[in-house]
Amino acid sequence: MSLNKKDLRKKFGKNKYEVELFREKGFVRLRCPICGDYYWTLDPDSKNCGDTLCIGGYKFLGKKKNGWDFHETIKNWCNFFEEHGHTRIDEFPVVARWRDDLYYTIASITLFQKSVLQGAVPPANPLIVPQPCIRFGGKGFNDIDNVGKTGRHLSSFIMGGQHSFNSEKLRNIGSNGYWMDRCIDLDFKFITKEMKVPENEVTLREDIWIGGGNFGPCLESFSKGLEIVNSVFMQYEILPDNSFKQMDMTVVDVGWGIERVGWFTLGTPTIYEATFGPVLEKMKRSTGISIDERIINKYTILSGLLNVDEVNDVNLVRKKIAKEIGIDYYEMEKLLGPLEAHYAICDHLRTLVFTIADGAIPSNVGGGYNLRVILRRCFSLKDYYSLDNIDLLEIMYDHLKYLKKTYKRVEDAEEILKPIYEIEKERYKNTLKTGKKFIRSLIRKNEKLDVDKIIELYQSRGIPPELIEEIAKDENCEIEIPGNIYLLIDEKRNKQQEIEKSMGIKEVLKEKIKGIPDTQLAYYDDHTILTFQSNIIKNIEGKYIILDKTYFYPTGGGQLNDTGKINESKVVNVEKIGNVVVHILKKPNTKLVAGEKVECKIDKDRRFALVRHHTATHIINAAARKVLGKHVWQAGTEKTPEHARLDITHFKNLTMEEIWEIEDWANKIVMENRALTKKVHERVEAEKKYGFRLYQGGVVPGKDIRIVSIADWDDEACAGLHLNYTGEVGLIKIKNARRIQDGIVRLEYVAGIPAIRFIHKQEKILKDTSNLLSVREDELLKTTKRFFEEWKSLQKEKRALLKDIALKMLDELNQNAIKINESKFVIKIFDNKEINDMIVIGNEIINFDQNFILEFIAKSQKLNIILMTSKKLTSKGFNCGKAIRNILNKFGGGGGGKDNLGQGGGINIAHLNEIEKYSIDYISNLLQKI
RNA sequence: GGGCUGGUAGAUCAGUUGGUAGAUCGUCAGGUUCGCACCCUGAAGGCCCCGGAUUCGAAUUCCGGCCAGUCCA
Repeated sequence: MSLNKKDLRKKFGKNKYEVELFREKGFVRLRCPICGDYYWTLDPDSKNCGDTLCIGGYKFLGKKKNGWDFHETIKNWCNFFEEHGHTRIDEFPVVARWRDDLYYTIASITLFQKSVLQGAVPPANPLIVPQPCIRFGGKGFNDIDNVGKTGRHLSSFIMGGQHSFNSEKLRNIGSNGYWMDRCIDLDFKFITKEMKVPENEVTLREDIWIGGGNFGPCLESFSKGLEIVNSVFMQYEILPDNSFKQMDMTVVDVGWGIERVGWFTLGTPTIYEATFGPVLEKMKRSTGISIDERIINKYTILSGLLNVDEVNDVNLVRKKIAKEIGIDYYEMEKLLGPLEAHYAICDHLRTLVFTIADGAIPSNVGGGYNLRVILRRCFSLKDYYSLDNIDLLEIMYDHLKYLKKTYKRVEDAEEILKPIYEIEKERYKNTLKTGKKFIRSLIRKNEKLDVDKIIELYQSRGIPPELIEEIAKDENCEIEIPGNIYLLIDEKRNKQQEIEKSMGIKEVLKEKIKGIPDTQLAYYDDHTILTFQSNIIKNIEGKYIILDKTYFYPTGGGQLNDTGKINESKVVNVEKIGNVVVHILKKPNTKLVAGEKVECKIDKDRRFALVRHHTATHIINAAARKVLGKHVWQAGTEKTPEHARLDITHFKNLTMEEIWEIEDWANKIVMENRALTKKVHERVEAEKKYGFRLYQGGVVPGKDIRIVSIADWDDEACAGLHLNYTGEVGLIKIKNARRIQDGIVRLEYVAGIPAIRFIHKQEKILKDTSNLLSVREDELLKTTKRFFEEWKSLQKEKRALLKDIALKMLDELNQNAIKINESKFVIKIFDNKEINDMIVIGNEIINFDQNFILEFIAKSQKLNIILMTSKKLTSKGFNCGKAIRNILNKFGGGGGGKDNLGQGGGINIAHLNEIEKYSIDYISNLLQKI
């Protein structure tokens, strides 16, 4: 993109930033001699912009005031803005289910990008939200490895979102926001009046914020080397040709780093003490860690210089810091390492509490993988620094207890933390154990452990290069691991594949229906009406029919469309574009013309099968949550007339008992014939009443949402059609539950008639099987078991018998043998014998008399032949495998084997006599040569 | 969502170019011992995950599925 900050900065002059407050108070605009940016200050003697790098570290540390802890900070911040005309809204979950491009909520604006910024009415205006956010890295974000090291980076944090939306449309409905003047005035007031920072110690630096195709000016407020807040004013939209235009809606997007605010008021060595409060304190007490105060104080002041955007240089900067403090770098690392481990572990575990509470689960795919990585990092840090006196699980519960004062939602993690923790710990231990063993065996086998192999081991088994090095040392084996091994691994990564989105039918239709008035969506009024009259508004190309009013349900809301007829024309698909419903005909029919009154008929069986499965899905979802726990969220669904499936978040495969329990609950709800209500609620009010559980299928846009409730059981935002009473669902039968990926279990089930059909099918299998075995069904298992056992013991008996047969055969073989030197060659023909059986017989005979060379021929549709002899002959160079190959090749067959046993076949039965003759010639010839 | 690795005796794993399924530990029996441990001898214990294809012949090759592990977006 050619639009960059540098160019834009030239366009954005002083007047773009000069707000009322600056004029009023007499701010001066200076240029920072270090970074070169312009900034505003009340102190004309100011030396620089106040950025950490420019000022040379954190200057607020150690000056402990009567500061605010985590909760007080949120409270004070919220109170201030509420007193100044903002409405506080409920936080969203940290798992961004309403976004397909994000796993986690990464900023407060994430809540509004897909709705308000696209034109939906905001829940309030202006508003604030103390939104927990999760960041695991990625472009421009902090790398997980730096958490704990920099003193200020967190994998989860509270972004105090202060938002105000301005547009013509909003003003027309009386929703009025504010812009730069008021915003900076408020933000400055909060810093100076609430945080009590002297006015001349605040600097506001000019910058430009670009992201998501938009940009605008922003002012960053600094004090004593800490950026307290970035006030962003989204104003322009970037056009495809890199020019830009004013947005229809401008947005005040201020993200307060709540933890930073608290940290600033407390002046603790790092943000972690201020944020984790008692949890971190307890950790430190448990381990009894003690750090040289003078070193830590000097270090933390300078730690602000660690610029995480240049990850590779972190160690370099730390070397510089060590020099400045005046201690040896390695000494410093040794001192700081354990402390940083405390910080990182504390941070990571808090993030796990936040995310797990909102239904995320550590796994090997998606956002769950980030969780596994940080949890494993905790395990390994604990091991590495021998922090034996801390209990990770306990720390998570400590976090939970601490957090719930403000974030009640984390209580949802209560029951599930322990099982998840234990399962993950077990997996981690196992991976390490098997990994170690695997490397050991490789080393002992003298396998080459080159770079490629090391990369392969990491990518396929998760064995870190450090572990390989460690074990190699243990085994006294020199292995060279390049210092840039992780870079090499990066390079090997698969290039992401571009997914080409084909233009869907919706895009095609979008163009065609321009200017057509909204259809009356009658299906919501009464879903039982299946025949109706309506008027044609338009017929496009004979194929796409638009009615003034329709009961046909279009694809959407997680439900497939209806099919049916308009007059005599078959309707095969129904789509809703905007508020226009388009009925798509199987064959074009130009006789259906605009203005005509038509008879419509919806396919009843399909409609009701779909609706049944849809209602069943809501019932099952709640049942799964009841049986398995609050961590269960819907992760995807599919409903067809024939069957339905529901993917839920859960950390292990279900047992049969769990499946049955879910099934029991579901059918109980059906039998109780509970009423379903479908009502449109105002969003804000609905969220207050039901919470975010509403959005099982993702957050729905709009000011109003339709809620489908099953009395005392389930409430979901849903646009689909549902029955009036649960009893209409009929039987619900879960067919199967399997883990489709780590952390996600797929339930497959059927409701109504398909459920009966499924049971019939199962019944048939049982009946057929019991008929076959002539036993009662309830004895099938016992009998099958017996059969299997008997089969096994008969196999063994057969083997023993074959050996007996072999000995009984000796006389006959001796008589028929052709004697050459000491050896005895004999051919014996069996009817319908298996090769393996002939081998058993042959083995027995050879063991008895080492002079034999046996050629056994099994005669069935084809000929199968083995040739065996003893070591006595093979040691002289006789090779059965080669011999049999040569013989059989002559007759168009194939064969081979080892020196003492050859086998082959593929010969037409007609060649039997020739084979015998040729074998005798061939083997005699061979034997004479020995 | 994509890639990679693995599935063989109760456990941990070998298994060569396709050609008679093995080791170690554990179990059981016998020997040794006053007895136990150790040791010695022997035995039991396998739908080689499932299905299909190739082949005279597949634990082994190929395809599909199931289960597990792991790395990345």
